[in-house]
Amino acid sequence: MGRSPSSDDSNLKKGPWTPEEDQKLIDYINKNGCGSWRALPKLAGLNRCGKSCRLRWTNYLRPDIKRGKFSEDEERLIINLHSVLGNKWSRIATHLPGRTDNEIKNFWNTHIRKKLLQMGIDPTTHKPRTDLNHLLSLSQLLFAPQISNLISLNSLDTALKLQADHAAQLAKIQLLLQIINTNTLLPNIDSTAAAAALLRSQNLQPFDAQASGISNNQTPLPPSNSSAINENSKAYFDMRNKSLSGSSDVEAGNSLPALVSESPETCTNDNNQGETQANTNDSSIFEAWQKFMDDEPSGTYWKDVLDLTPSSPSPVSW
DNA sequence: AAAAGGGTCAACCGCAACCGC
DNA sequence: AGCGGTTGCGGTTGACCCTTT
Repeated sequence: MGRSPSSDDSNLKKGPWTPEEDQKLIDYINKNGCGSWRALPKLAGLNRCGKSCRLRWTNYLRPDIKRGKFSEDEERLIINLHSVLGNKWSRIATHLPGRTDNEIKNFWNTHIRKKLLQMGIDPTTHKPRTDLNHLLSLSQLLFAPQISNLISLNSLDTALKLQADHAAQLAKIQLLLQIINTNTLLPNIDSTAAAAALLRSQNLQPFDAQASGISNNQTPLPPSNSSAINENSKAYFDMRNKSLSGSSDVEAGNSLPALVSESPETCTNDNNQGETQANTNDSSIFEAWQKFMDDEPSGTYWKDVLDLTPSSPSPVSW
């Protein structure tokens, strides 16, 4: 393995580049091209290692570099590409002319990552978060109606209360789905079918399901209404939707993964077979849930949900 | 006004892939 | 095939700047 060129010479300058150094590098490359980065510093009269020169040129001095804020389109594209490629910054950068891998990496770590976390989406997997902190924040939402009831005695705006109720409902569903998806408590449950049954029982709109992280469809649905979670998730799906329809330069075969992966039962090669299996699993799902709820001392909410018997399941599509 | 804390981003480091001998 | 040199990549660091207290 070749030794690092910068590690063997302590006399070489490190740290921020001065305008004079920049000018020397630009002048040299304009005259002679890049050539060998190892030889370049000496030839250009720079007391830097070749690696440092290459980095300075590719990330900062190159004439075709686009500087300034990332546009919304670029942001959408980065999120989409990241969901397909992961932390392959250089590969992502090839889809954004004028942007460097370093710039995209920084933008991801400082902006997008945080944004996704706030939306309740894991920036690594692009799926709803399952970490403890997030579940704790969901649990806070669960109590939103009770809190708003207390405040409503002091004339809380009705719209705010509705929003709190709605947020709590979404939190419940997301929590349920996360429990199912972690496959620790109920390993045999088909999450997609369970979600469908839950939707039926709650008379939820399709987007409400998506805001909660329920999806068995590659293409997100159009957004609908309000509440903090709803708006955030809506923005995320909207972003990915736009990018899906607008970006054709992602290599074939790299279709975007579903936010919540399909359960093994529904991921068969034969689509019909998968669908049938999901339907026939409906009753066993409810049996399992019923048992789960029976074990829960005060799970009245979940009981309410599940007591709506699945005797005549209507097809749910979203 | 000053200190503390947090955010941003250029630059560095170490590793791995690539290439030529 | 094996070795050494070079380049590219991704993670991390630290200086600088802005905001908050």
